[in-house]
Amino acid sequence: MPELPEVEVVRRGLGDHVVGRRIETAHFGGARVARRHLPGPVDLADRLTGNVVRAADRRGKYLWLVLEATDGHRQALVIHLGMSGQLLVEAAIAPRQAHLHATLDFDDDGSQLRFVDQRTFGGMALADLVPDVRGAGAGEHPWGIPESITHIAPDPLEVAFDLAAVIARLKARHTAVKRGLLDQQLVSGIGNIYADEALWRARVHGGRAASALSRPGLGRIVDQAHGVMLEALEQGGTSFDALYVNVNGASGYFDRSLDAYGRQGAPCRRCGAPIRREAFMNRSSYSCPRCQPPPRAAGVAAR
DNA sequence: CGTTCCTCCTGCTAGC
DNA sequence: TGCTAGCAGGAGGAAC
Repeated sequence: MPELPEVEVVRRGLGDHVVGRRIETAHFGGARVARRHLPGPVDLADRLTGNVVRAADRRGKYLWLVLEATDGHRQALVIHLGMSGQLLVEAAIAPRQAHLHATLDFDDDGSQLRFVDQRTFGGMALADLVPDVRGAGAGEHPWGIPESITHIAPDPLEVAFDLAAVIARLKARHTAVKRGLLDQQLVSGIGNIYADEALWRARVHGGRAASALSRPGLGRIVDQAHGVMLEALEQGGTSFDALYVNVNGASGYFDRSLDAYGRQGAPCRRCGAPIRREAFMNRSSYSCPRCQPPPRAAGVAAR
């Protein structure tokens, strides 16, 4: 489940159903799901046993469980859902899904945590927790940040989020503004859907050179990304099908509120012009041809 | 160094 | 009906 709102929905579900429980056994069905854990899936499962889940935390699209061993040592189980990953809380006797890659069982013999991922672009790994140098003092990540994701920038929902810094870095980019929005090392959490929605709200074509936009203009785009992700979160996230669900298997319904993404040919809700679809960065971009005029050198910055 | 491109997978849909 | 090309909410690492 890709972008920030959907991942946050999952994080909250983990907070409700997994935090406070002690892992009794873990199983990883294959090396691929644990490929970021270099010692391999068996080692990963062994190391999880006996840990208590203290918290479920998130930055951008990365999730992690703060694990505490009996000796008090804490580590993070970092989870990325990739394009099609799901975390589901289910009874251990529930039928096994076709792409079930990992299970965590707890010593209370209650529900089981499952990682299901059709494409296995997602995965899990253990990481040390290090102080969050960017957001220190905000009290947001009291146990720190996984060392393996220190390259990921704060997301717009974090107290540590520094809008002025993001604007400055965007301004310095020699690239299209949409590429900047999608760069998780610049601002995290935004993916293809919410980038298009933010650009539509800001009335900017994503192919425009970031450096050619004004600082206030860049700020408006990032603010719109923040706003649209917050609204989506209130509605449980965006889901077009059963692939994107919360830990209980339920879909969000922000897809009804999308203004640009996936609306090719449908009338712009502002001006009525048919929404256009363009190839961009080997994927699709949706925008209003009238509200979001492309840069004059059409094709240069856009492709 | 910064920026762009390719690749990892499976499944569904549109078009022949 | 059956096949295949194309596309899908991501991101790291190779290639320029």
